[in-house]
Amino acid sequence: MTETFKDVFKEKEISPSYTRKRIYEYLEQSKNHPTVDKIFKSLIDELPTLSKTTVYNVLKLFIEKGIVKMVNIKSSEMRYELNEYDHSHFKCTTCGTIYDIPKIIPQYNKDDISGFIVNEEEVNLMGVCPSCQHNLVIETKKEKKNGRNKTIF
Amino acid sequence: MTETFKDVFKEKEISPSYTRKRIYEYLEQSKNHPTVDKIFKSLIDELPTLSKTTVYNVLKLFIEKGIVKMVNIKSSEMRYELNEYDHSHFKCTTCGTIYDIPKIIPQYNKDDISGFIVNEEEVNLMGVCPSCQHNLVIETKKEKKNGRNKTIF
DNA sequence: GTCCTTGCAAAGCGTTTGCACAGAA
DNA sequence: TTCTGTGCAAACGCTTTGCAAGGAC
Repeated sequence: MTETFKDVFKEKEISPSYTRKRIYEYLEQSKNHPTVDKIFKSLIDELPTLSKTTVYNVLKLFIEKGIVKMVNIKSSEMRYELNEYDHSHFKCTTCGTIYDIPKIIPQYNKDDISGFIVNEEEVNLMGVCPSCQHNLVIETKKEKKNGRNKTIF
Repeated sequence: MTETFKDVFKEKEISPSYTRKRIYEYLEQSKNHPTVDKIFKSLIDELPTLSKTTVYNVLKLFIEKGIVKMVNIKSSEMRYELNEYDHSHFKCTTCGTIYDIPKIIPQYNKDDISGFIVNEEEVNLMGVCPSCQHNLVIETKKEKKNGRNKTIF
């Protein structure tokens, strides 16, 4: 379960360069579906010569080897996560954060898509996360105090 | 049910320019979730002065008025569709075509996402469409004929 | 030596912005 | 006249490509 990067890299035949190790470990700790830019900015202090090209190269390799997955929910920029366990996603439409939630298995009538071969199923929920609800309540209170009036939704 | 663009535009207070009419009608006929480029290329013969900016402008207006929705399944480019009836999507990973399929309503335990407000649910299926399965079979037959051997998947 | 990893610089591509012209009201 | 729709040109942001330098083996 708690595999180190060494085990994973060995199993997938990825030569363990320091840059690859750090990008892998960053994905492992920060469970926030980072963008390339986020990964780059988070590691540039530690790896001063790092370039975005390298981040792209390493992620591409990880995806080919099956240890990383792209995440793309209603957005133009790609996000990345370790391909560890199956789960679904909740995207907060206020702050843009993507949360992992327990896997939702869609139920549907096979006859509706007869002739189609299904290899992958994806369920995404969109809405407002607890943190943003909290901020909205504070905003609303402020506005009431200022004489305005506004419901949360 | 079969509303004309006139009814829709009147209801949504969209002034019915010819360009808007044609973009709306294109979305209405071609149920293929077109990209901006697809729309542009499809209408440029008929509207020789059309620009992509205008396509973007019109789609942005339609989205604000709620008559068009963006579709974005595992891709960097946006696709568009009329916001007519609720449905789910199947994306063919071979040819990239997105098919409308009957709405799949995800079933999940509310306790799993307690504290989160869900405003939208999305189910996407990915796989191989009938047309691409057909082509793969033909390809495989050709390859067998040529002495090679390759399974479909 | 060869192979692989890295990274600069440039290009590519979809999208947005600034602005100006023309036609409608 | 003012407002609105359109569209050129440029900018922008994310991603990919070409290629070369440096290090590993």
